[in-house]
Amino acid sequence: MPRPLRSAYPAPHSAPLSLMSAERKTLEERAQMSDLERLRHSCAHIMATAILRIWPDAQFAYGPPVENGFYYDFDMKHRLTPDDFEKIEAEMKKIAKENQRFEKKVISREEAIALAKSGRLGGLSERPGNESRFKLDLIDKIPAGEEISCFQNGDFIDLCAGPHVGYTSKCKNVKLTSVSSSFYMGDESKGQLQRLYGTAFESKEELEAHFVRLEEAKKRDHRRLGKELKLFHIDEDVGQGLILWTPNGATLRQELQTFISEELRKQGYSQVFTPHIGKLALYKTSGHFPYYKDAQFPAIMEPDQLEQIAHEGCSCAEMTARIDACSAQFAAQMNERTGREMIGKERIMDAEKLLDGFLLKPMNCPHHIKIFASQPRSYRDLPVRLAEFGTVYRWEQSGELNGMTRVRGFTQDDAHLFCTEDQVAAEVLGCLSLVKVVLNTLGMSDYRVRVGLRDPDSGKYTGSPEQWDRAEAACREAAKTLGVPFSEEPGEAAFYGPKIDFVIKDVIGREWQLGTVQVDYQLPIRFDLSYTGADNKPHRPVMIHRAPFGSMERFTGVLIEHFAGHFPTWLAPEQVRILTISEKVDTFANEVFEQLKAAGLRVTLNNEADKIGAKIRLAQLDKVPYMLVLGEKEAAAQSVAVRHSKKGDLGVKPVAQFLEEITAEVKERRL
RNA sequence: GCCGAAGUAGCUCAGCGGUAGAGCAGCGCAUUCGUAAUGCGCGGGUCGCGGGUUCGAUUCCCGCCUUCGGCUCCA
Repeated sequence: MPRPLRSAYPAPHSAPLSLMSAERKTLEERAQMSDLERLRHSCAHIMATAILRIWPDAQFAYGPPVENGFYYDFDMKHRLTPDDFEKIEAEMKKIAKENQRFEKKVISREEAIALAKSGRLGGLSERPGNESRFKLDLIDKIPAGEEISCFQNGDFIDLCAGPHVGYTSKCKNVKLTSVSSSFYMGDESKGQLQRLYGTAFESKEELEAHFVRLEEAKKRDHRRLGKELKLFHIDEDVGQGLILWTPNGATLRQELQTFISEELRKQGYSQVFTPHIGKLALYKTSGHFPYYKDAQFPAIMEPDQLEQIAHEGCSCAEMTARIDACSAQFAAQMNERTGREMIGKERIMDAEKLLDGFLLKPMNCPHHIKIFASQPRSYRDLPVRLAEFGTVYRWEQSGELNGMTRVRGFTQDDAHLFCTEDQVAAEVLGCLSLVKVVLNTLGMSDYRVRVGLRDPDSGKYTGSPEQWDRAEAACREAAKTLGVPFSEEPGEAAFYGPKIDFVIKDVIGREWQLGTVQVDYQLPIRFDLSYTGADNKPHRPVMIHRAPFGSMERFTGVLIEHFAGHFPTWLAPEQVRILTISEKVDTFANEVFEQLKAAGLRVTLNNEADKIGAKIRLAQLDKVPYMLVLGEKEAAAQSVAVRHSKKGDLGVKPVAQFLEEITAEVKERRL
């Protein structure tokens, strides 16, 4: 059960540098704040000061610096809207002008609690009846023996470990960016706070440059380019998070799939096809149902059964229970195989009461496992490498959906490798080299590798420690051969085995988790897989899940932004556009058009009555890599004037020469 | 799912109690032109959906849907 393909990528306001994670930052870690972070953190205090001057009842929680600025979480009666920004910013500028000093004071726990009780912490003055409730909680979380300090600027005193800039005058170049809601401690049950985001820089120029960068990022947003270049469409009537690949996008995807398929063939994979649905029992065996039920489309019931339960007047809750349940025999089998209570007594039900149905497949592994199990396997057959562009469906929360990068139906460039324990290391290596080929071909050289290991203190992992040691060593060794930086992260393994994730950085510095390779000891047990060894005895194979792209949807989304829509010729939906200067060259233009088409190029002809400047402009906007300008001069010389969308005018060449050059460029998948 | 914002022509957006407007795109005609916009003309909208208030609603109110920014989640 891979946990592939979709882990979060940082949004524009990415995770705060502290406090969101379960572990608190140590004082030493805090002291390492960069100058810019320090500045931004001070801005958060100034923002709080400004808010309090306008709304004195506000109660503050956290105000950390984040990747692109800072925020402060707080609760107050007034609901902020962007209309309030101007007022708050004006007050912040005033505070900067007042040039207040940031003063640190170390206080005792008792003093801290007393200040918080009086409403003084995170306030401009004592506020009877309005105690600093979040600060009280924060004080409570500070480990005994750790220094407790507060920072004061002007009248504002806040519980804070610092560090800060010296004076508020440093914080002039600041801008509020957005307001949203958040949960206290990221915990839904702890109530909702307002979160106000801002950004700040040392100089005015840097601040302005930041907003220019944001504009640039907007221009390469895959949702915008997807529309402009007609790559994909999402239609309300089809459903949220369901991608319709329009012809241009489909061409792009097809090229990517062809590319991957070629590499798979080289590496000894077999491609398979499997259906989009599978019986519930399959997912009970794999363990994904009902464990991940909330993230799946509901089961599809068989018509006869549906009619019967309707006839019986079965309640919804009852029906759900009957769908979720397993027979005693099934439970006993599974619990024995896995050596633990995988299926508890509460899920066991009489066989005749059980309801079966189908599930839109949330992952491809069970189907591939069944292909592996469909015939007896010998150690001589291993490794068996089954690959499929398999479409899966997951019920993502509506608020999570985002263009192509977070969707409800997506196609994984999935594969499952079944091998012997001894082969794991070599197979992991093979998977990594495939990912590397893919990323290199696409010019994504800026990536890091994350090796997820088990947390030795946690009991959630299955399998023997010896197995884990071997698998982790294999992953570590494999990662070393990549020649790129990698980090080992204990506790980041899936419960069934260690994994290696590729986190790529796009041109504007955002990180995306795409490809993944995961070693799995668990599913072979659950499905009771075996092969015959050289000793003529049954052995348990090891499974490797891997997906170099992650999903076609997400990868394409990232690729659109990576190239800002300017795809390399081999990927470009339209590779060449012929532009005629006048009707007089129509015949020649048609000849060239037919010639390029016959060579397998994706070429179009614009022989409308427009001026050449207008035709070039349109082709540029459509980001067509090659424009061939044809006039009477070219027709006479059987040549083409080549213009490249990024490199500009490349001069006049004989048709045959252009054809040869572009064919080679496409064949070699040049960037 | 939660908080907030937004949905007007294919796209980008204006209008905001008296049943709609621009630019681009599209279509037609003229122009035959040398590296990012030739001119003129025409068509196109149950103003996201459903209710309510009103003599009258795109405009005000309520509900829903979708999108966006966050939160939470991601086998």
